Amino acid sequence: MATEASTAYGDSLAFLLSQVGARSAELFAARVAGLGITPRQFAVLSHVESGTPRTQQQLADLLGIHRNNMVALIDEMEAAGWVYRQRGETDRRVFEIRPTDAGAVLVAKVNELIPDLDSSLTAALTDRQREQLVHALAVIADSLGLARAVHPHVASRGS
Amino acid sequence: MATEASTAYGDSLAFLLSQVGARSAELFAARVAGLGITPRQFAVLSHVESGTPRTQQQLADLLGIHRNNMVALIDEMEAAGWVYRQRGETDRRVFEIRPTDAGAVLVAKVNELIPDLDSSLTAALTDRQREQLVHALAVIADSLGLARAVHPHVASRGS
DNA sequence: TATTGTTATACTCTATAACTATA
DNA sequence: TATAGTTATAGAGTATAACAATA
Repeated sequence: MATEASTAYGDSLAFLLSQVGARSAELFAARVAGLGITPRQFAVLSHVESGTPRTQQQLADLLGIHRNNMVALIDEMEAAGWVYRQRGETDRRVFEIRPTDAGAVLVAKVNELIPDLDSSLTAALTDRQREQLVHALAVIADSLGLARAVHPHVASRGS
Repeated sequence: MATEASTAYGDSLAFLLSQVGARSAELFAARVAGLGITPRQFAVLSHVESGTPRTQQQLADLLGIHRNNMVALIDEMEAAGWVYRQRGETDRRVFEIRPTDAGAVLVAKVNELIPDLDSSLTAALTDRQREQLVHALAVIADSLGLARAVHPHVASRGS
């Protein structure tokens, strides 16, 4: 349980951020696991469900996942009945990934879970503290060049 | 580059936290990589250097790494000349892990790097915003039961 | 019998390269 | 020739089980 430790980095903002962030990701993964979906699958499904149709390559670029790894991802999600492949009409090389009704329902279910997770994370904060926290994080995310809805943990490295 | 996206979870605090946290961890890893050490190695070395001698099993418990995986970790660090094994005098089963002079110097070097990393993360914030951010994160870390200096990303799962 | 350190094996995840079909 | 999707292979990281030495 780490009764004490007296390490210097324990006071670091970078450490606090990555520590709380990692736990935050774990909690999210644990909650959506109950719905049978992984964070990475949800990231893909969420993009597919909201917006114009995306090809596998576009999804790969968008999420920072290599297109090679996108294949198995889409395979799983197609087998789960959340999406289906549809040949591009103008470019017959591509597959446009579209959500099924079940996929859209699942996205809605996950999105309903998120406010509750956010609340549990900030249960010990005042409303004002929470607002300031969100704002500060958004500012940092911008300054780091982090795109909205693109998560480094979901991504691999190659484009 | 994710020109847009319009996903619902992009507004989530949990998402922001894990996104910024993951990048934060990446930046830390990138900086210490210049000194030839990984975050996990640094976590071990930092504990070994500051405080009473630790056995491999104690370090494993402390950091949430399985003792099986601690063997290779200590091997690497011993080969790098940062620590050395010393048989326990009272309990001859254990190895007490002690820092070499080079190990202590390396910890100091890494610790010198951290304030600069923290500053770069909060460059877009006012001093007051930064203080409030650190405080809010510390409150959340406490409420989540996160021990100081024990990082979920460093840990495996088994004890 | 339990615990510490160790080793070996399997499994997961990802990185790299190569193949096909279309453009 | 270049691109989208696919497949195969290898490598890192980790989980599991079993072993020797010591308690």
